[in-house]
Amino acid sequence: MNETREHILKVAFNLFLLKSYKEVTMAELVEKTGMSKGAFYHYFKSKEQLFLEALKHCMSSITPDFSIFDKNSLYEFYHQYAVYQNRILNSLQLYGDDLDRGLTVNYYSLVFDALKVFPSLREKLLEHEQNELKAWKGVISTARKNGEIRSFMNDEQIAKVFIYTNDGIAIRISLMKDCSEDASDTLLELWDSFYMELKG
Amino acid sequence: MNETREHILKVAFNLFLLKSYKEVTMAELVEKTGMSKGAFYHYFKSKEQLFLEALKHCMSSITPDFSIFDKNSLYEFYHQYAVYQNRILNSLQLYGDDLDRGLTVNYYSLVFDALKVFPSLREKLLEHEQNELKAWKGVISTARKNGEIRSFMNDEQIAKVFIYTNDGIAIRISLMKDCSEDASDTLLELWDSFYMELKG
DNA sequence: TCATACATACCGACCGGTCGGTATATACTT
DNA sequence: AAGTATATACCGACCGGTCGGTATGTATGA
Repeated sequence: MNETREHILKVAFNLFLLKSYKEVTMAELVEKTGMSKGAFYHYFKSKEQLFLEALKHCMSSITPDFSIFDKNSLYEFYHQYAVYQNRILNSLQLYGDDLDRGLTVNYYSLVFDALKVFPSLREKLLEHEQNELKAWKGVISTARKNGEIRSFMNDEQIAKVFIYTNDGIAIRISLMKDCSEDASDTLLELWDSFYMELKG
Repeated sequence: MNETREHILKVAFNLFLLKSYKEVTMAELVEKTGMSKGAFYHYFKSKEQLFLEALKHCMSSITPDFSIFDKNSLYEFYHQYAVYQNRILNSLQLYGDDLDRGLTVNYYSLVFDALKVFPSLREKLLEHEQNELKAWKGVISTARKNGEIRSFMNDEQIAKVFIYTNDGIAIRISLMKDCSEDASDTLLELWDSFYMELKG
């Protein structure tokens, strides 16, 4: 819609990925956008409203659309998933000098933070959580029927290994910022390895 | 050492587990401790110093001592690990009314937060990370030699599955606060299941 | 065509309140 | 008396947010 508004939102989105709600001050936001305080409050009711909008933007941009993945092959599914996720991560490119100061993009921090400001977010997260689990279970179930894999683990447990290891790696990227290229590499190596185990 | 000092530290520790550094205010701290501002600054140089001490307390109380676990059996190792971890989690009992307001103990938030205030913490975390990985790899290597497990996955990848799934579950506990008893149950179920897979 | 009227976009000084921190007074212990 | 422990009054910096004002259209009517 409005260009200036979009600009403010974009800058804010990036800031909130780097710092917490409290840490991002209006002064900083005004400085980084190059706009004035008056301009900001012309477009947004409050800092909190801005945070909410930035959050929605984040959630929608980061939530994978499982329907676009190949559901007939577990191998294809998790590879497409990894590629998709990596592409999203790279699209969160950051301009500004904040990167120098040791700050890292941290999706988890943002979510934790947002939960304090908007407790109702928890249900959304739970829902997304269950959708993801269901998608994985479906693919795994099919893969087992197809004979693609055979395993002692049940579908849900296999799904959880995929999902939880993904979190573990994502957290380490946020914590250690030795991200670079090996982000999705590490993930795929681990998943490939686990997949081979499932094939038996 | 000093009783009052210990008391302040304990209250602060619990607060920092629930809220971020910025969110915990001196006023709140003074109120929750039942002490006065003067008393506080008699024992601590600044809020930041308190945070640092609380953080050290947290790190040392939460870092597992791998040497006490049975290293001759992977099965024993991860079971002891889970029990140990569950015991630590339960020891972080929380007094106060903050629980009602939807706040959850969040170790990851604390660490992320601490990294901003004390960037040097990153090396400590990396070191701990490598220690943990080494401990797991050692046990897994032994288990493979003993014939306890046989798997296509290499030692490191197996270790990572254990470690990362643990993170995934821990994060979900923090996020969803449906913690209750199934905390370590979910973990052990998943690990047991994966272990069976490794046995083949 | 040009004066008027009104709306939108934007500015930055300023406000009340809260922050972490300090100065100082007081009570207790030895 | 002197040192320690605790309480209270207070400070300046900074916070999110407001407000009066300006610059720039843009539609209208004579």
